[in-house]
Amino acid sequence: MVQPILLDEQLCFSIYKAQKQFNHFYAQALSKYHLTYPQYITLLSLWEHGTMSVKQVGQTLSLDSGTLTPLMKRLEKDGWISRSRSTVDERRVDVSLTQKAEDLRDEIFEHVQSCATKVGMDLDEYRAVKASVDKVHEKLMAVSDGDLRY
Amino acid sequence: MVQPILLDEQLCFSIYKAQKQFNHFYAQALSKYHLTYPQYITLLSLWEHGTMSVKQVGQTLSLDSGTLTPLMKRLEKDGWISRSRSTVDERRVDVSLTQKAEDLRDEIFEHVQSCATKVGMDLDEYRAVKASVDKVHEKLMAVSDGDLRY
DNA sequence: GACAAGATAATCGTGTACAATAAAACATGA
DNA sequence: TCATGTTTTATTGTACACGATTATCTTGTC
Repeated sequence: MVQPILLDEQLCFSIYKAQKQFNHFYAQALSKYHLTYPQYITLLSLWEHGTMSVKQVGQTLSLDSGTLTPLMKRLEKDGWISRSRSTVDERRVDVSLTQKAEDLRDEIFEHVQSCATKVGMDLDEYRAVKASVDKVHEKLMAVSDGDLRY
Repeated sequence: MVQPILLDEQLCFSIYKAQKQFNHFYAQALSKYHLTYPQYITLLSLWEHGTMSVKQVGQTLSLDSGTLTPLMKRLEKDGWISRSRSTVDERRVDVSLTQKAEDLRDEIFEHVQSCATKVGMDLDEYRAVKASVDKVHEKLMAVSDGDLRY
């Protein structure tokens, strides 16, 4: 006899819902800049590392070009980034921040921080949760390299 | 001076990546049944509660009809569920499981469980992570009811 | 220098996700 | 009755997310 698997007792479902709620949180926090969460973390990566190829951005975000290309085009249309073929290696498309993105960096940081403060999480608790989620992520990565399909 | 916000130190990003990895895990685990993770949790909800309206399923999964209607149509096409207008209240569409879905329930449960075992998480640890993620979710819900947009 | 092998981005197809709107059906009070 | 407001589902439009394929470019290797 197999026990029923209750949705509300599953970690995957908790993370699924938390991720959606984070999306909603950032949708509100970033609405004045007309940025989505994936667009925001793309900018975060560029603010952190400077000009990079699409491939490199993808590695920092665990996203492939099928996701990034249209997302980048929207960011370019809205004046956050510029894209250009590398002259060194013409397979590469280098992505760099515009002056607008540089100028708004600190303002956006501060605004997001002020919104995050309202969530009211203790810093030690924050780090503890993050560490345990990271551990789950690592275990999932390890097992997904194998074959679960029979 | 504003400190740079490092992506790898952010809980939202950890949860974002963990959610994607869970998706990948279930994509492999469920590939022999041609089910995606959202389709699977839809079936889980129906296995748990029995026939429900689209609205009710949405409440158990935190999804709206814009997501569920096309998803349900695919589940119906693949023979997992049947959809029919309620005779009591003709605004409602009741969703019920087919014989195939009932028959495969225990087999799918067992198969998913066997895959989950390979992740190798301690039960106490599993519950601890889940509890802390749930707490984050609750805090995000609370703050998102307010207004973060100024 | 030609050619095979590998790298890189773009494109396409499928499947979520959600906001906004529309449409239909029910409930209620005047 | 019937007008009004509410509930419920469907539809539309925008934006990810990823697998598979394609096109182009670079780098050996001979």
